[in-house]
Amino acid sequence: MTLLRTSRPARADRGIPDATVARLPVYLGALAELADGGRSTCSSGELAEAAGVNPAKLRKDLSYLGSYGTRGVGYDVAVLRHHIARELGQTQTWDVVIVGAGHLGSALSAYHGFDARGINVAAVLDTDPARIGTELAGVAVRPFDELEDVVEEFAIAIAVVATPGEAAQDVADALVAAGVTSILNFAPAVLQVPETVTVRKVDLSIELQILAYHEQRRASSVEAADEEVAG
Amino acid sequence: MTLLRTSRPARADRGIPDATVARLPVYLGALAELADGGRSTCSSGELAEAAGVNPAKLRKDLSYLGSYGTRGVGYDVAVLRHHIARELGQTQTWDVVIVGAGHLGSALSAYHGFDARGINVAAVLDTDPARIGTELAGVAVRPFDELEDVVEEFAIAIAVVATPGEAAQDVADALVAAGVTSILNFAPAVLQVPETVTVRKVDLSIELQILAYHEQRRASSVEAADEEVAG
DNA sequence: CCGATTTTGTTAACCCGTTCACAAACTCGT
DNA sequence: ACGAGTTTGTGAACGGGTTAACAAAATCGG
Repeated sequence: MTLLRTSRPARADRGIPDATVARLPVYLGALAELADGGRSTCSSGELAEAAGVNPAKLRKDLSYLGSYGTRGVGYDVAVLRHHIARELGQTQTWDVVIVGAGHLGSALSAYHGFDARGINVAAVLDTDPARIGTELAGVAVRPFDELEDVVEEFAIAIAVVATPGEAAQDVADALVAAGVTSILNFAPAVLQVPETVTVRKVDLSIELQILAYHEQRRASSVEAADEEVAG
Repeated sequence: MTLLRTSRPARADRGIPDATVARLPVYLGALAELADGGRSTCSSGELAEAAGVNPAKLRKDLSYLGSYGTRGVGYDVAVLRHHIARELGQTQTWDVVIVGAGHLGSALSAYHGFDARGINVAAVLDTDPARIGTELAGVAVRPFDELEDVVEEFAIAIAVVATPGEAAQDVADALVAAGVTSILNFAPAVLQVPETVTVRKVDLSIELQILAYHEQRRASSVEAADEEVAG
């Protein structure tokens, strides 16, 4: 049984590598800037520089979408934007629900740039009576109990968890029960969900700890170099 | 010139793979939970489950730090915490400066869990006169002009950029000039910095767009399956 | 003290992603 | 029409990260 793989049909199932998917939004942003700057076409080199990646990587990424460039010329900015946007599902608007109206939930609901990218904050939920009824960026904070209604009302597939870590798993369970299939988790907790649900995690303190590691390393390597010179 | 690599000495330069570094804080969190639960030892299997990773991967990650487990027994929770914390530089407190006192800056300065992880928000800066002087989670918002003073005063190495995208590059330039060597960037912009500076980027709308892609894919594969059944 | 059992640490195979390098395909000037 | 110059798309080599599998080292019961 060296190579069976019965579950995965082949390669032609339109599956774009995760690493590529994560970069497509960056390319889209860079293209938007170019378009604002009046450019109608661009080369892979220019776009790669604007996006901060290697040109070969950029071309390989784009090749997963199809052949939308012209050899000797480059890419048509508008055409490429369209195809990337379509691949990312931006031809439609995605209504999302944010759970947790604390500082982070407030920041997220006020975040500009969602609109331009096909994301609409349809509702913000919280359990704290003091927060319910207040308004965040034009959206009223509703009781967490109304989750199922909200999900049904807006046909919501994507939810954002911005609660304390202790509450996160219960919230996730409720989200899954209500029919949500994608979760963006900001709480410092590892969420257990069925395989059918996609979870992405962003932990602010983890990001800072990674930077602290690099600083730590920098400092100790300087020390080591000093010792070497001294010895 | 197939393999020169004169700049990188060898392997023994204590370099832990990036992917591993990114998971160490997760293990640290899981260990904290176990300790709170009264556990004094644990196996790689238990810890891996709590952290949401493969046990083999966990052991491999820990092996980069040294041999701190006992075969047939497992790991001492306290000992392991200590070693991971030390590797991440948590034996000291890192003062950080947050640039941008908008919604996101507010959320970050109020974020609990920094303290427990050796991160201290030493200052928050902004250019908006309306925000300067206000207080965020016990820290006064100071004028952006005072950046150099702040960096010197607290010996700051790590900064957080929480400004609009347009301002981000200028802020980054100022940070680098002031001597900051690690930047956590929340602005939707690709920052150009010298090689000596480490940058990590978190873009909230990109994360949501990745989820939208998965939803898009799910939806279209359901369609395809329906057609297959119908055809 | 010894064999059975548990669990770590590590080797080696595998897989995904990155990068190089180049042929194919286009434009432009003559 | 053709050659010189560009730029894409991709095959192939490379490198790092993940995972399985196993030997080494500890505990425990008798």
